[in-house]
Amino acid sequence: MLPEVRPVAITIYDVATAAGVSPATVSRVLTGASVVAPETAERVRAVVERLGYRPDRVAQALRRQRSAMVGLVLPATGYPAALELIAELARSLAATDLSLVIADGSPDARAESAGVERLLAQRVDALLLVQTTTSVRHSPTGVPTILVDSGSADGTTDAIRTDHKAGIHQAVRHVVREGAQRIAFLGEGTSSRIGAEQLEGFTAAAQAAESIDTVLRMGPASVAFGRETAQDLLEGLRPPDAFVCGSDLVAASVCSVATDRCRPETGPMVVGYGGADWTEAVTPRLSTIRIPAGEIASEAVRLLSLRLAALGGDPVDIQLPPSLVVRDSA
Amino acid sequence: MLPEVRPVAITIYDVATAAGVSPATVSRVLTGASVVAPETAERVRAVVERLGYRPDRVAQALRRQRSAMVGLVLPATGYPAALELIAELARSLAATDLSLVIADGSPDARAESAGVERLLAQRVDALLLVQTTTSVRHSPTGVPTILVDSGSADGTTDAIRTDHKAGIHQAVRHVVREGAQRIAFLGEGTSSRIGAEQLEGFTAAAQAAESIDTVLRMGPASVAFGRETAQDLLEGLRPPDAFVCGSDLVAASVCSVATDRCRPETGPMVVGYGGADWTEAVTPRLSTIRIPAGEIASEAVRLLSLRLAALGGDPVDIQLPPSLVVRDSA
DNA sequence: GCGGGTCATTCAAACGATTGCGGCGCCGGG
DNA sequence: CCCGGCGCCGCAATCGTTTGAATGACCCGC
Repeated sequence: MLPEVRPVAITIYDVATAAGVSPATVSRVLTGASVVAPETAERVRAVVERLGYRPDRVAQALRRQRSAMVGLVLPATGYPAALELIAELARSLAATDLSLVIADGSPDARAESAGVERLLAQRVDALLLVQTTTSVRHSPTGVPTILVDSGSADGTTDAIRTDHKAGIHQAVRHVVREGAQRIAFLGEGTSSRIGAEQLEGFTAAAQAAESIDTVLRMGPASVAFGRETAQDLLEGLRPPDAFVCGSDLVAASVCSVATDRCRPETGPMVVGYGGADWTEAVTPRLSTIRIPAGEIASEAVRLLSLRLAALGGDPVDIQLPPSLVVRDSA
Repeated sequence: MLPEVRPVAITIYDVATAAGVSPATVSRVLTGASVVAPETAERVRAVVERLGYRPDRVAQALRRQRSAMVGLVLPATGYPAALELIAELARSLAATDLSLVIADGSPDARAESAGVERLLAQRVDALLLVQTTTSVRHSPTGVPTILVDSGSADGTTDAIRTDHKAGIHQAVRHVVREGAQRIAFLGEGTSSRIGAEQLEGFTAAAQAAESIDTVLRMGPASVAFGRETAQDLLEGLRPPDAFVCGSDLVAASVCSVATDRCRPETGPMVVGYGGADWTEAVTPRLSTIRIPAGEIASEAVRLLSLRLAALGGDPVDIQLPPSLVVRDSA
């Protein structure tokens, strides 16, 4: 004989009548909003436990005007550290009893704003926009918004950014220090925000370094692009001796072509971007620029709780430095 | 001069008064629940448009007892195709006007059930449990639940599973066909559901193949485990000539050790598991068993809409076959 | 002319929680 | 003995929407 099925969830009223108090008192016990007599509180808590009562978040959300959800809009494919970011955010938010609602921002700006719209309709308490285009992030949302890796801050919105310029700068400095003479940069170009910043960083770094030769190639962050471009460049008259890439995937692709036609010792240097876990597993172990996804997430959550607590303060613009991970490929 | 700031969202009442009708009529126009006079409907729609009214999902969720959210619980790190699955789910669900709220199931069963609890409190309309332990998935949830890659179905709950047994079986068959004599399996063992199934598949395949020698090593899906185990085995008396691995990461790690000490032509075969995009980029291009994340997602959404529409039907158990991707490493 | 039947619309009661306000009981001081 | 004060609790309104029931206007046929 199965236990009685309760298709309808138990409400605060059930608890109240079972404990012989009013719903108001139950609410006060649970939220601690006001003082209740210790023995009453204990009785209520016992009933809550016995009945397995869980407050209905939806009803709570309607009454207090906050839903305990934060929305995340990101291009799932297209942001290097997407999974790590999601995982870390989910974990940290759970600790604050917040839930994470996600909307895919791929592939275009229309999808992004559709996602934002949906999340706003869901009445999320805050919005995290990763890697979004300018048009989206200038629309007023009415909720605290944090821009993650979405280009330079305009001073009106909180922003957390990885300093991609500095990241590429580090990569270039490193290969130069290691003796590179002719450096190729394989990036996404200005089609994505991250690509644009990387490009900026590369040109700046190239100018800073003296007597360095550079070649730029723009294309999607795909294996095909990496392979073809590397092949093309290596077959050229003056093949580069260092490849700085805008993504780990492209870097690996370059390596796969380069090791085919060069002896490892004298092969070109290759630096990736992102810091994916597999970069350490492959041969050669890929040097890369690591995006600090964990730090981004924890900063975001920290900032979020500030904004949700409505502690004022001017919009901040936090820059997190990516770090160079030197391994075998450079 | 900025436009008037409206910190408080406009409600159905605002629309109603502006259109000279009652809230009920506005609601009926928007939901199409009942017939309204065409000219009235048009008038209402115009006002909705003009005011930019968006129904409050929270209030809707409270009134109709459905939140238009589905919950996803997965071990973000630990499920090979996590990101692809999330992205695909988010996209498909958005098309049905559903939102995806996620909870991390890592690292243990406690975290899993905490996630389930939170999602249930949020009143999600359905639950997707990825890679969950038995204890969690047997707790009654009260909402339609779909088990994804969570072990064998018990016939009481919908399940969508990748046939990991068959996946490993394919891998073994392939390397045998290619002439392997002594096959090593590097998996997670019975600590995770996926590992257990893979192991099962391996032993079955090993028995099916004749005169094949096998060696089993269990450990975490980490670079260190892959490297150390491979090194150990290759230094042994009778090194395996094929490595079947439980994850792409381990496979790549094995390769990195193997290519160091073997000529590529005669080196051991290596097969990974997961089908990550980077497996194609590395050297050697990694042969792998691809988990059909896209298909899993679309099947899940299809099944979900069925269950949400309360069209009955017995619990189903969908098995999706993983596919062998033959590349250079095997 | 009037009852009956549509049809479009409104009324008001939910959904499940929170919270300002007021009431009740009790205690101590004048 | 009375009264002010305080601690604890309940009443009822409220959040924004949906929806069954009621209303009213209108037309038709007898």
